[in-house]
Amino acid sequence: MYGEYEHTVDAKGRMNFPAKLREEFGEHFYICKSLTEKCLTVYTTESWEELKTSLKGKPSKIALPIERFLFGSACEAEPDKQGRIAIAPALRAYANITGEVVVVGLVDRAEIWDKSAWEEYTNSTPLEDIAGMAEELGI
Amino acid sequence: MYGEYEHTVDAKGRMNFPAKLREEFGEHFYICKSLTEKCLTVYTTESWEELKTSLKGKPSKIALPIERFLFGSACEAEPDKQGRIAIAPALRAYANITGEVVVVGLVDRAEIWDKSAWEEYTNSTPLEDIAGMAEELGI
DNA sequence: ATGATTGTGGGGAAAAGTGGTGAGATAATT
DNA sequence: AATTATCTCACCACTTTTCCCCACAATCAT
Repeated sequence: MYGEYEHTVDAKGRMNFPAKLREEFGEHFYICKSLTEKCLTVYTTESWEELKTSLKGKPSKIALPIERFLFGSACEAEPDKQGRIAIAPALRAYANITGEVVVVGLVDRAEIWDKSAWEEYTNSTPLEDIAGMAEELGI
Repeated sequence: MYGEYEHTVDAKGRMNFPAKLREEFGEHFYICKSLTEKCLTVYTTESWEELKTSLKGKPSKIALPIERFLFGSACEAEPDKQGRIAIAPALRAYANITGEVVVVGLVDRAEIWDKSAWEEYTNSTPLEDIAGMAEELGI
């Protein structure tokens, strides 16, 4: 689903996963390091399976490093009764997640950013650049 | 649909969505940041789906920034019994929406502007420029 | 003028989010 | 092996926010 949601990670490493996104992601989903930015990617069960199958049968020279990176870091997330999930320390460290967090909904995926990293990203990506790319795609 | 409609955003972040436009947009539509100006774009369900499909399968280097910009900011709008919609804080912040708002109908889309931003835009866009562009298109 | 439709404000119920406490399990120390 | 300490997890309770409904004001059409 869509939208930008701010939450906090408490002392126990728990963070709320927004209710709007829980409707899409259900009671069981996967989190791992993002390949593109210092943030975390949240996969639905379906998109996770797609990811696995798209790596199957690929030459190990390419597939293995990706598998190590993605699967090696992955953790399963199951919201508790309050809608909170626990994020593995290694993942928190990768994305520099300390206190405040931004969850970004991207249709079939989501991203979890440290708030200051997200602000830095949005500020350092000029609107004109994005508009230009969109034009290339005919949007 | 067409036309320019003035409304106010109340203390709870709600604003009326004009009845004339509701006929076109129905009970369910999408709002996100505009790629071209500091305003918000309203998509019908159909144009929103088109947007999603036009991004599918594109290289992530181009698609991801756009997805983060558009989907990350998007919110679903469902008018209540009074015809009002809620606009997410991040969207209000982007378009500098505080009190008075102008909704501009653009056939299959609409735009939501802060009133003063809209006035500034219309004043800073000389008629001759628009007429020139129209001529280029043979209108 | 009168009724219907549209737009605005406010209050209350329900849900979402956050912090804290206690029980069970695991590990450690004697 | 038993007791203690620590850690993790699930549950509970409070606070805040969101959503939904009702009532009033304004505008439009007949």
